[in-house]
Amino acid sequence: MEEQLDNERVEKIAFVLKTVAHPMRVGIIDLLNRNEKMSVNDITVYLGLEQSLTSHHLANLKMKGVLGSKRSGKNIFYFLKMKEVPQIIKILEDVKVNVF
Amino acid sequence: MEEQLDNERVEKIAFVLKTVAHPMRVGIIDLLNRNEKMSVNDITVYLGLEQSLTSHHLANLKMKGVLGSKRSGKNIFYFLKMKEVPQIIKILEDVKVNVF
DNA sequence: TTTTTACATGAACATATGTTCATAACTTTG
DNA sequence: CAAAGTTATGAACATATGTTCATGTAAAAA
Repeated sequence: MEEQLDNERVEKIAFVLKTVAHPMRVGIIDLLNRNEKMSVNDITVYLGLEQSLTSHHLANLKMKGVLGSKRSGKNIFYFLKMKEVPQIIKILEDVKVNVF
Repeated sequence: MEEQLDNERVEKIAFVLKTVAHPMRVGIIDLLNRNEKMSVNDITVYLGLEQSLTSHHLANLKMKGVLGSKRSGKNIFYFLKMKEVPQIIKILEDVKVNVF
């Protein structure tokens, strides 16, 4: 039998889930899971969003440790850093729910 | 190579993540993952919470399809319904993050 | 060195979420 | 049937979150 999760672990788990729990951010992570790295503009265009909004979400994901970024000329490329996150998405790929 | 997630899937994935993404709810799910079923009071005491607050979170998790419930005498027992959810928690068990 | 391209940032706002408190509903027991 | 035990519910409130808009900053190109 495994041990019960202590408070700190529960907090950390909830923290990561909260960071990812948004359609745009799930979409971004899915993209970066198939592409190694992408520029802000690539992501923006690919998901059909607004530049500023994309930046906000990317900054969020980076700040919380899910993504990393690296400048290359005019572009800034984002990439996955927290390897657990795409695994989570994978598990939920075929989940059956009734969204309201 | 796997296919890109369509909008509907992304929405559903985010929906489930959002439902779980709270320390109390992660704690509840962890409890129900080791106990099959528990009464509201058991959960309340075990996690050291308030009755009303526990009820609200349980109702939330049930409404979204993560938990189920069944009355037995004075008690109402809750149990896990969405099997993917504990798997997600398992993946994040040892995740390393700096919560702010 | 001005212009253009690419991205970041902050304020303002609307909406969603979490918690508390008071009370209601249901079940068993006396 | 009244009382006690168990859970649900709704209003009110505080806080967090997501989005837009305007503007700032950095690199490359003209």
